[in-house]
Amino acid sequence: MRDDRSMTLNDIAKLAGVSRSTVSRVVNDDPRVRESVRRRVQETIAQVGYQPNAAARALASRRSGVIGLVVPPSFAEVYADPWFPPLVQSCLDAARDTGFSVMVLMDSVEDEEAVTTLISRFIRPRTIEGLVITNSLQSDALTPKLQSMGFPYVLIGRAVESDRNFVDVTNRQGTRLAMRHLLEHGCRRPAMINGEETIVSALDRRHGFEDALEEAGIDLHATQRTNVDFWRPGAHDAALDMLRGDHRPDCILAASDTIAISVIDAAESIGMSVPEDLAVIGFDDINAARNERLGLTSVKQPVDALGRAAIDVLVQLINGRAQPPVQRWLDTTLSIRHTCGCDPSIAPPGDGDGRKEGAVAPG
Amino acid sequence: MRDDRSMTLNDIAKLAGVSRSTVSRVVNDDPRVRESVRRRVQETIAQVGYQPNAAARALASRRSGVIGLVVPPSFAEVYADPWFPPLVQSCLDAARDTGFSVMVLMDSVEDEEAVTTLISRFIRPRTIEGLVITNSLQSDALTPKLQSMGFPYVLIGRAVESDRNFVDVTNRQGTRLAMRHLLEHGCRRPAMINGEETIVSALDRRHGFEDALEEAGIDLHATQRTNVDFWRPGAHDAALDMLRGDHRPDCILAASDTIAISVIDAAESIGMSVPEDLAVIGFDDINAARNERLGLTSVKQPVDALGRAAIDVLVQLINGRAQPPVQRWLDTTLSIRHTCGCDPSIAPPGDGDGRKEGAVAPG
DNA sequence: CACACCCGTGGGAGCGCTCCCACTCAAACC
DNA sequence: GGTTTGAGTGGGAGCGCTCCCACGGGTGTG
Repeated sequence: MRDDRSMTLNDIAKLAGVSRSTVSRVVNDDPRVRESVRRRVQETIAQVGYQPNAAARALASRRSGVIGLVVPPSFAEVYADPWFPPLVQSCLDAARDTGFSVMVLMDSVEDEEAVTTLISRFIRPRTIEGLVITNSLQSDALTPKLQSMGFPYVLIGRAVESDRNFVDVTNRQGTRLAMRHLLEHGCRRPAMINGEETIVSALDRRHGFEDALEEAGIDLHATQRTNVDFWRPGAHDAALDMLRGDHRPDCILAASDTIAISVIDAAESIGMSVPEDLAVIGFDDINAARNERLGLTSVKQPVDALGRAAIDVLVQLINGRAQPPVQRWLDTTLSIRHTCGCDPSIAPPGDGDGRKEGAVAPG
Repeated sequence: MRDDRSMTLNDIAKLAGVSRSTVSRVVNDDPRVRESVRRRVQETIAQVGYQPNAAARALASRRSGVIGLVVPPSFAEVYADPWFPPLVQSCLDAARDTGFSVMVLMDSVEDEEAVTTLISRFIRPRTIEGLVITNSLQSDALTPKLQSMGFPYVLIGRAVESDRNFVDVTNRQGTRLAMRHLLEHGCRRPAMINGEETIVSALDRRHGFEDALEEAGIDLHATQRTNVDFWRPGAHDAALDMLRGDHRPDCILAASDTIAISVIDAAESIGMSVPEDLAVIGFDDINAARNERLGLTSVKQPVDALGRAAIDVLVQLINGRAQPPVQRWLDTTLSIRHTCGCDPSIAPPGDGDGRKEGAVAPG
């Protein structure tokens, strides 16, 4: 064991010639302290390098200053999704800015037992004050419990139930705009490769696809649609199947950039060229999409804003400054590049704010 | 604000008709409790779903049960390294097994100010009991401070200083074996593409490369070596430069699988075939390496064991069951596949335990 | 001039645990 | 039969904070 005891509030109080309470006020920025006294105390604190004991503070104030971030159990696997790390990072940044620390909880939200463990390990001992849940599945066992406990939480990605707290991006609007854009390019035989529809955002993306087709009066039954994993291999084969089939599509809307890249790969492997023979639009607008050679047109999610919004909502919930359910939507936009058929040096044909990315060389 | 007050030790004591102390003993698995009493208390606890308050516990016991995991500041960027997520995951798993929770600290260890912040936010308030540091750079500003404070920490990846706690893999031995293997394949003009040598493991990998060459009596000055980022693009161009140069190498040892894949890409783009024209060995043995089509021979790191070892060492340090410096080495091995020139269906020519991977189809 | 009032300050009483010491009662010893 | 032992139990005294109430003295009011 290493030496334990360190400075306490009382020690500082004695050193500065004031009471414990006054030091506490200074530490907590309580205005009811004379300026001269405040300075004196602050100097003493700085001199000895005092920092209040977190446990004592948590015990007395009933606030731990820690929030939990639930990430899917197979951290490693999910991190294959290039969209995920920036999200986590923005949550960590935002939490830090609001004075909270973050505990990463690698837990399944589907498994009843894992959920129970999580609750009894972190929530009941009051280790954490709130929870950000990064994966909104339809089979979520955690959220209902939090809901009934009245525990502050926020989902990243909406839930199907209407009474949940969440922040989300307008997935449906995103694919709707993207598909409309493709149609305006003259596409006649649209197809979509979607992620697994156990994930709510995949559902929404499909609906946006369908919205656009309906608006254009296209028969949904004549279009092709298939589901693959968002990030894992599989899209390549799915795309090949489509492209070799009877109703070879002339454009494919992919539910993620990773899928889009596989699609382009597949198309080129059978001698098709993008966008001439096949227009492609992805989703997420990951870095790889911005690669000049690739020039993937993609629906952009405001990932950083999403993380910040989640923390913001959660903190409001924790502080009782907002009444649940709190639901916040962030807009998706279309990042136009080459693969949709646009020459990126000229204005996009769409109506939207599909703006050119800085990464694209100006014409 | 939500309702606060919940069950306490005292409440359980009253319900079970025993004293606070007895309940505490039951909760903490103290043997000095009669079996019948223990059962009664446990039942009461289970009934009301009691969990001890973490803050009170931490305050009284002077132990928070939390350790910090320092990851590089640009979480998102580093996660491009496919080797990193499994490492983090193994740390999280191992910590959970030992009853610790993990707080992810996204902080630079180079920046003096960031280090000060980290110390005053997490260490001095005693929020965390120990620190796992995942990136061992040569310009580390954190470790010296921890060292002089006597604060428990462990580096993943050795430090250049001899008195640090660390766990590491035998990088040098790994590249030495790999290079020797290439030489046994008849390579005459070896080259290496290394990571940035501000990272200690890159240094070690270079030394292993040199060791093998010296053992074989090959003049180091006649070999080519260059440095690129471990994970970011750049290796492609570096490889092209080498392969188009005057002394075109007949084998390249890459310091990461990501680099190795770029190298193979580059070679094939100028009409060379691997392994016939160019033998390649990578490092890390990431999933992509095991891809059958690619069949990348690679130096395998026991990533999972590495994370577990780190937590193990840290916990021993925290509990005073080990005296610093604690240093632990884990072996690297060679995973033989196609790109080194071996037919994976037959035994490798090397002396090592370069064993075939299960992923490789038996001949 | 007595009273109310507010600002700045001090100290008591917790927060819910752990740790230690004291106590009881029974079995084991001389 | 008195004493030692030890297992099992209870309760006091913290851990280092926050929160609340009380207090003193200066200013403002009737």
